Order: sequence, then structure tokens, then C-alpha cells
Amino acid sequence: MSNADEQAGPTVSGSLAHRVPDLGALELLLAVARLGSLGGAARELGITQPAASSRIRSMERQLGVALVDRSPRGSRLTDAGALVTDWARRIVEAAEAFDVGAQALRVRRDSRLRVAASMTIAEYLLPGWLLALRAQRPDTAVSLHAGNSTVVAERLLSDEADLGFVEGLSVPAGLDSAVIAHDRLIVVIAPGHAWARRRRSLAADELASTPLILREKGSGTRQVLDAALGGLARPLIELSSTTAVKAAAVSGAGPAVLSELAVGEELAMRRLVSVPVDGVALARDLRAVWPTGHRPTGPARDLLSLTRG
Amino acid sequence: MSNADEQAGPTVSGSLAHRVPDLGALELLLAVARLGSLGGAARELGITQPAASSRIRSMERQLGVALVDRSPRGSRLTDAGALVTDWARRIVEAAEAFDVGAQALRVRRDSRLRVAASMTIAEYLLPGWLLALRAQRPDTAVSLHAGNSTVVAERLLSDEADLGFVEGLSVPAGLDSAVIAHDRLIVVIAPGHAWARRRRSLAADELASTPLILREKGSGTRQVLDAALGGLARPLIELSSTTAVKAAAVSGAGPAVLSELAVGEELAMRRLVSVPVDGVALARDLRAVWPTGHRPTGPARDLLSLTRG
DNA sequence: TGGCGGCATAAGCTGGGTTTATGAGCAACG
DNA sequence: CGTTGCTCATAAACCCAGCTTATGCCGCCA
Repeated sequence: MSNADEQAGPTVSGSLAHRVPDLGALELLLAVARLGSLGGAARELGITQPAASSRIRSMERQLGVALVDRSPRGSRLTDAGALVTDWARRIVEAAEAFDVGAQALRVRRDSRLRVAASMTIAEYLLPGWLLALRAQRPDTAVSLHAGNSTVVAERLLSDEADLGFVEGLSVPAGLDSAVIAHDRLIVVIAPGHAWARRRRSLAADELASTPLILREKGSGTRQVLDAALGGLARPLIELSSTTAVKAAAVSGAGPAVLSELAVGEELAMRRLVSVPVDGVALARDLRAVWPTGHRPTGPARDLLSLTRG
Repeated sequence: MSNADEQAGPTVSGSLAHRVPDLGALELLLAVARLGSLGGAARELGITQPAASSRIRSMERQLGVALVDRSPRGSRLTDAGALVTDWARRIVEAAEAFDVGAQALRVRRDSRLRVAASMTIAEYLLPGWLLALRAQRPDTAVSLHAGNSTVVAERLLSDEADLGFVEGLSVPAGLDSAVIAHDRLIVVIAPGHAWARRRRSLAADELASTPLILREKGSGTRQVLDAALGGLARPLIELSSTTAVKAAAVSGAGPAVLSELAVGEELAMRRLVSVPVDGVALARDLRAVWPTGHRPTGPARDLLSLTRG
């Protein structure tokens, strides 16, 4: 109703939160899909049957689509309902990753597994691992601290963490490590930029002589790039988060260099395209690390075994 | 507080919806991250500054983590806040996909682009495409109808749809088509099953002689598999949705055959592992289709151009 | 023909999120 | 050195979404 609503297209009104049912409603819908009954879903979520009934109904009203076929002997999803339920599942899965991550961020002294990880890993990989860990060891309380390689090493060596994850080129002194995955930095650009239509690969000197959107000096990503180019990377802008770099690249500010972990989605949806590069070592290992000699045991060992392919 | 809360692990209480902030709060957090000020974010979302302040505060209370550093000249994310914001962004992106999909499901006679698509495509690919389409043509109203190849063909030929997407082996009569992507069926199994540790590939006859978790006869997925095996696939169970098949496989019921589009997440998180297969043609094309002669124009052409790699 | 499981409707309560109104800290500027 | 303008915090009043309890209708099955 206020003035900020009119900026978007004509089919849109209000913010996302007004057009998308809340998490409770989506969970309820998933339960109905799984159990085939409103009352059953209500019981599972610890609410009453009328509450479930009304909530599903108001969700249908909100979306303008019938989701559930009610009958005196149960409820089944409509075709549209099945589709909506699948889309809802994505939201709920993202929420589960959020939840397990947020729980780990809470500093708790009863943590049975203390993890320290670099930003990129904490952002993209750890929630999935923690979810898997919780699936097989539901009562393991995990705490997470994110920081660069130096911080990870400090926490491990001062016994403030049991297991670390780093993404740099070298393993900090005093730590043993195991490679758990491989990552590659890639050059990305908004579609529409001239580079997006190039056929030849970029050469190293071409990359080094072009101003790029980069993470700040000191970040793992920047270290790898500087090393690969011999410290010659020319920044167009320096930004302090992967997300900011992505946003700048998507908006057409110029070419950016990012971990392929960070841009999978953008590449798939063609908001960014990657530019092949020749003769530059942009691969890097993602490693689990622990104090030399102290092989991970207990929960740390469980988590480690989840992470290796 | 009610009796259903105690079923989960000791660190958990209540459902996801009680532990994860609602979409409005997450959107607000993203706005704060982007604009660097609570008041600014509030203005953008069309609420007042105290509302934003209180909402962020209650989110911090809920998560047990400080998210923003307030100062008399703005607010910045804490380290934990940056991580939380990135995880929140995933939820919001899933919600955007949900939103654009749900809007398209609403039957509207003012639709400027009417799409008919097979289930797998509607489920996994279309929301992303629609999001991209909305980014470059914000005022295009899209309607979506999901069904199998036959239904898609009928709707196109009776002028109830402008553009279709199918995943079968053959193009229905009366339609022209363009391949927009490739898909492969893969055999997946819960880790722990003997096949998960196999080194050799499966042979065709081995696959044909093993009872499998399958989609029902008539589904696109099943058609491709039956054709590849010469109609010999032995069902262990037949289920009516991709999701149900996945759930059965994850729970260890046996090997399943699914589109690789459907199991990317599960493979990455090792809830499922794929079993290599030899000598069976499980690849299939994903095609855009339209009535013979009527080359897509206008919004249909825009969408089509977004989908081809 | 009860009994059971499924869903809908109605009435009343509660709490979270909102608004308006106000105050206080810090910076820049004449 | 006060004024203006930005920031955020607090307090009180309000409103509505979603919950519960209570009830009724429908269909299936023993």
C-alpha cells in the first residue's frame, strides 16, 4: 500500500513474503503430500486438524490454485499441488541448511565437535555436510567458526577447534591435511559483454592486463589468483565478499574471478557466463586440516568421512 | 510445548518454522546487508524503521547470534551475520523460484505467454527460466500447464499454449522442435548398498534383471528406460512422482532410475550414489516444441532463447 | 447401525509484528 | 558551537493471522 510497492512489474504486488506461504505452511504441505491426510499432517506437526485445514485453505487462496483434493477418506495433491509441493521442498531444504548452520554458529560450550572453516567452504559446503552428519549422528552438537586460513590454524593449534577446512594453496604450519575436494577459479562475465561471445580462450597475460572485479587482498580466492598470475592481477574494484563480487559481475561491471562453487547457479541460469582461460593454474584443493599428529576421532572423524569423495 | 515436539534430537525443539526466521525477516536482512542501514532497508520494504529494528533484533534473539553491528552512522553485518545472510539468500532464491512458478500456475486469461511442459522440466528447469524471463521482460504474464508429452501436444495444437517443453524420445506429430538441453537417466542407490561399492559398470542385462524403483508406466522417464531395455524393466515398486522414487531410494529400498536433473543435490550430499551403466542408451533430449510452421515469436521467442545453451 | 477416520465451520483467544511518537548518539556544516 | 540530518532504540497502542476448542457432516467398514 505504501510508496515502495510500485517499483516492480504490474503483476507483482507486495514483497515476496506476501506472495509465498510461510515455512510452517510449506512444511504442512509437504506433510500432507507424504501422509495423504490433513489430520495426519496436523498430528505430525503437533497442531490440530482445523488449524491444518485452515492453513492449507489460506495457502490455496493466497496462490490462487487448488493444491489438495479433499475427500472423506483422505486428501491427495492436485497436479498443480504436486508441482507446488516440489518447489516448496526446495525452500524447506534451503531452510534446513540455514537451520543447521545457524545452530552451529551459536557459541556453546557443550559442543562435541568444533569446526573452523574458511568462508567459501562455510558458505557453500558445510551446511550440506552438517545436515548429513546430523542424519547419522543426530545428537552431535556442532559449533562453527568461519575465518581465513590463519584463523583456522590458530583455533586448531590453541585447541579451540577439532577440525578445520581451508582453501588456500599451502597448508599452515603445524597442521596435517587431507584433500577433500577440488575447486577451480573461473572468469565470469555478464552475458552481453564482448568476452561472452569469444571463441578463443583467454591467455594469461590478457587476464593479467585486464581490470577485474576481485575479492580483497588476503582472501583465499585472491591469493590463488595473484599466485597464478605472479602477483599481477589488476583490480577494477575490490570487494569484501563473494556475493558482492557476483552482484557486480551480474550487473555488468566487468569480468570477475570467482570459485566455481560460488557461481553454479548463476551459470545455469545464464546470469553469468564463464570465459575459458589458458595457461593459468586456477585450480586449488579444498582441504580438511587438524593439528599434526592428532588424527581426527569421534565426531570429527565422522564429519571428515562425509566430506571426501 | 505440545507433545509432538520431543520426537527429534535433544538439540532440536519445535519445527523448522520456529527455528528459521520467516521470509520477511530474511528479505529484510538481505536488504540491510545491501544497503548498510536498518532504516534504509525498512524504507525499501515499505515498513517503518522501528519495525525493521525490532524484527532484526528478534531474529538475533531467535538465532542466538548477533547479526549486525549497529552504529550511529549505519549498520554492518558481523562475520556470523555475513554467513547467515548468505544462507538466507538461498532460501530467498528458492522462494523467488516458487513465486514465479506459482504465479504461472494461476490460470489467467490475460496471459501473454502460455507454456505447457512435462513434469520434470516444469519441476526443475522452468522456474529458473521464468525468473530469467521476468528479469528481461518484467511485464510478461506467463501461465504454465504441466502434463505429459501428449497433453503438451494437445494444448499446442488446440492453441491453448504458445510454447511447449517435452522430454520424451520422439516429437509428437504436428510439432516442430529444437533441442534445448540433454538429460540422462542414471541408476542411483543409497550408500551402503552393495552396488555403491561396485567397481565395474552394470551391464544392460544385469539392470534388466534387477527389480528397480521406477516411475509408473507412461511417464517420460519410464518410457525411455523401457525403450532402452527393450521393455524389460522389472519394477520393485512403481511410484507416481519423482520425489517418491527419490525418497524410496534414499531410504534404502533399492536401486532407482531417475533423471540426473532430479538427483543433483542428493548426489552432492551423498544421500545417493550413482551406479555406472554400460551399453544402455539412457540419454535423452529435452526439447522445446511448437506447432509446425508457427515459429515462436514475441515472448515465446524470448523464453526459447533463454533456454538454449 | 454404530463406530471411526476424514474434513469443514464457528467462536474466542493470544502473540508477533506493525504503527506512531519520542529520545539519544554521532557527523558535517555554517 | 549550535543546527540539521542521519542513524538506531524504546514505549504504548493496535490489529490480524493462526491457534484451540467445540461441533457437525460425510463415507467406509465391521
